[in-house]
Amino acid sequence: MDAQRAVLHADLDAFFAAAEVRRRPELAGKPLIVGGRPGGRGVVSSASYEARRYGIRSGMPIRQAERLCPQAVFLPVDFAYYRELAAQFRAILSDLSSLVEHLSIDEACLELGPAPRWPEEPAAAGRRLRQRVRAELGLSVTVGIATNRTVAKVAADLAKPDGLRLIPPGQEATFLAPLPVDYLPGIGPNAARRLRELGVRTLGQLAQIPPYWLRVVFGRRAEEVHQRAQGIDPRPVTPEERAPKSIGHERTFHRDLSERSEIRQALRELSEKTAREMRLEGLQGQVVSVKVRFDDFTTLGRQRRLARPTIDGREIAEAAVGLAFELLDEWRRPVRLLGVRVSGLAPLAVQLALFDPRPLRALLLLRALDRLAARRDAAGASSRRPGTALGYPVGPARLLVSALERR
DNA sequence: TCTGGGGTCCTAGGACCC
DNA sequence: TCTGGGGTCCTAGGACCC
Repeated sequence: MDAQRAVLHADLDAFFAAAEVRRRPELAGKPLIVGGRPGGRGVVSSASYEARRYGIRSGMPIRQAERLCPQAVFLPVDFAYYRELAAQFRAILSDLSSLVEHLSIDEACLELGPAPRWPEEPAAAGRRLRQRVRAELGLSVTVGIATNRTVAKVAADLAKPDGLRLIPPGQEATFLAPLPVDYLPGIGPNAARRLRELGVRTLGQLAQIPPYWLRVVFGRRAEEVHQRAQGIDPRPVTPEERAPKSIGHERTFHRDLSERSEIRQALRELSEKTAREMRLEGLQGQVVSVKVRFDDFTTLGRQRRLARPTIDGREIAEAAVGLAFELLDEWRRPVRLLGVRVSGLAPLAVQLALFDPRPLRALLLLRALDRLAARRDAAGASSRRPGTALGYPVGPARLLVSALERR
């Protein structure tokens, strides 16, 4: 029999809220809510555990949070600061294992091993991680340890906040069995409701149903979900960062928009922002999607494949405006949200037509404008390191462009 | 009571081709 | 007056995650 794997799932507790307390210690012990502006249309991104005692949860409308806990401190989201902290967190994780997969800004899973001695070695690694994160970052991290990713994550969820939970080999199924089905990652509110209608409430019940029956709820995923409900999950931990499949931005307006000119302007801004990020990542894209949410929350999308890949915000905007106006002509309602997204991404390649310098010139001009915008935003929030943050390697096209720019 | 913004993946129907 | 069958691409919508 194979040696048992040990997977460690690490999750920073109430990360954004904890990060704010770290730099403003006077907030410690108070109900703190990080998210959209009070009175605005935002939602709670993160809430301290003191705030959660009032029933506040992330994803809840900020107005509802205000009603539940008017005395709470409300702060805006400061991604740039959280990313700095997250980078330090990642450095600690990579000391612990060379196999780290980052799942989000505040979550990661690690493969310990190759043949760890259960339970002493994994437990010691978990304790060491928690101590270091506390000592070096002043943050608390919850750790779940098990023989696979799914069980490690659920263990961490149950141990929150500031805990460590280890599920020894062989205990996976008994650990999961009494838990409600939606504790399993991948089972959301909708699947949970449909399972409830079938009389399935716990993961133990789910594990006992013939997987064939689960197809009505999970389709092709039925077999996999059935396995996971039994605590079986062979997925490896994969450290490589994957190239993004799409890049986009969306915005909910303070007040609904009705004027076509306002809508066009908003789409242009979203398109430019998207294009700038694509260029920063060294990516071009060919499929433009728009998202329109009307005042009644009806949300619709349209997408179109362009004749050629682009990195030009004006081209993206032109397509986006066309698509959005089709929807507006049909629906004739005020607009609450607009979004622009580009997919069909590929590493940026400039068509170096022998006798036509225009594409290259256009690219150089756009990048010069990007640099100006970057300088303008120097103090601003989202300053990602180009070419690396999203995991795309610095490609040949980028290097070519850089070389041409230096001349 | 009012519902963000960044994404990924899956499904389903229609077009189109062989 | 009868209309296959499979593969692939495209689009729209929805579930899910943090």
